[in-house]
Amino acid sequence: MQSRTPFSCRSGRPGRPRSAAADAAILAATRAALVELGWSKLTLGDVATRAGVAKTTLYRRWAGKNELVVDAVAELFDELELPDRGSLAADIEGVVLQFAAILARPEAKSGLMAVVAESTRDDALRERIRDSIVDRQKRLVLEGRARAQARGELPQESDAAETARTIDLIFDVVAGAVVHRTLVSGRSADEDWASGFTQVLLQGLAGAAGPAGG
Amino acid sequence: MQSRTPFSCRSGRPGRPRSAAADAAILAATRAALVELGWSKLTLGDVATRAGVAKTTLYRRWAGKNELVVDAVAELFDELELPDRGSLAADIEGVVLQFAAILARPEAKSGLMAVVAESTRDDALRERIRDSIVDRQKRLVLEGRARAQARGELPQESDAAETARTIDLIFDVVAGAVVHRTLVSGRSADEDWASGFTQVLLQGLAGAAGPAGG
DNA sequence: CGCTTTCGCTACGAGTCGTAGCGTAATGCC
DNA sequence: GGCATTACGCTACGACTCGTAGCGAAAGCG
Repeated sequence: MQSRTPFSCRSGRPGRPRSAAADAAILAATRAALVELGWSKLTLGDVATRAGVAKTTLYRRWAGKNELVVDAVAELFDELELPDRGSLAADIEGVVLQFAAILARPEAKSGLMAVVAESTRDDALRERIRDSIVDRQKRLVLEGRARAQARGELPQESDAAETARTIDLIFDVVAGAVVHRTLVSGRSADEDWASGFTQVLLQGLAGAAGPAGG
Repeated sequence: MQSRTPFSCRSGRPGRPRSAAADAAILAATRAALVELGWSKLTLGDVATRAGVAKTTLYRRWAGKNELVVDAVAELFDELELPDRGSLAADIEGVVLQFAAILARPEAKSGLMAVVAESTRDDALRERIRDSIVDRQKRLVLEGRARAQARGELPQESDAAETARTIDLIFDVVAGAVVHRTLVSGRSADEDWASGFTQVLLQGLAGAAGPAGG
């Protein structure tokens, strides 16, 4: 896990150090501005005012709006944890509900999709999103899978490449379905929905473990 | 199916009619600008110049950037068709590949997610997206389902509410997975991926048709 | 104490926004 | 054909945001 400070900031450097409090205030102000204004009407000048710092300070730490919002939204995913619920089905539901809880927040809704849209034209931004958000989600899927294998609910696979492909598929299905349900269909991914989804996914995984060639 | 002209435009109205050619030129210019500049750097002035119309003309027809891009992207989905491939599995793969083909275009990538992000704070915009894009995708899912029932691959369900829930779930899973694969994971949803996904989904549907209470 | 870096502040040119005003072009109705 | 009505191209405008530069002061470290 890497520290998410904007630019690398070695401790042994001379001079006045950057204020960590300013970092926190700026990111909190960014989230507040996302809630009130949304992505398109969010301006860096406004964020600076809310955070009580000068606009120039903001530009010294972040390259632009995209990077700032990625970091601000990424902090929401720090709370992602996967309690062991005892069975694969319960763990999948847990992952889905965790995703849904974060995506229910307005600052996540408007911020996350906007930076993803921007990342289609900016490889560095996509990598930043992957490191600070996507991989953190994916970790839950990997953890749930490891537990299920330990319980004997899933077979220990030997083919590493095939395993990676399956993990990627599952992750895209889980995260994609929750995002689509929440943002596009505009309905909450509540417990009922998570239950139905888990049923389908679990049944799907049970059969598709072995042969893959068409 | 509704006509997608910006504002309602009755034929029996006096005065000079709006140029349909201008509409087409503006939407094409919008897509071209999306490809070259992306969402955030796209300006209405630039679009007007590309289309060969005055900026004021553009503002007379669309309320803003959001609405314009929705219409421009929606035209990409006009080509959505679902050829009967003879089996449910093949039809699902067909839907997935159709979605993937459209999302592979840069104008769809950057434009679609951006307006979805904006729609989280604008109910009218969400409705516009639903009418001109989402429902058009959903139609394919409904069509595939109807065919499968005609073939006897899926049971004829009687509970309308339960059926609607299932349809919604399937749609969120299919569309969400393709979108997430393409935009977030950043990999193409090619035939191999579609094959694996179809296998999982089909297996999942086979079991989850009956009981849903948990 | 000196060196270094950050910080707050002000100011700036450049660019975009969305609108208003005007004269002209294109249609329907009489 | 003449008239009313609407769309169009063009120009100009104030307001706003952008990202940067320059300055003096503050806060660390040796």
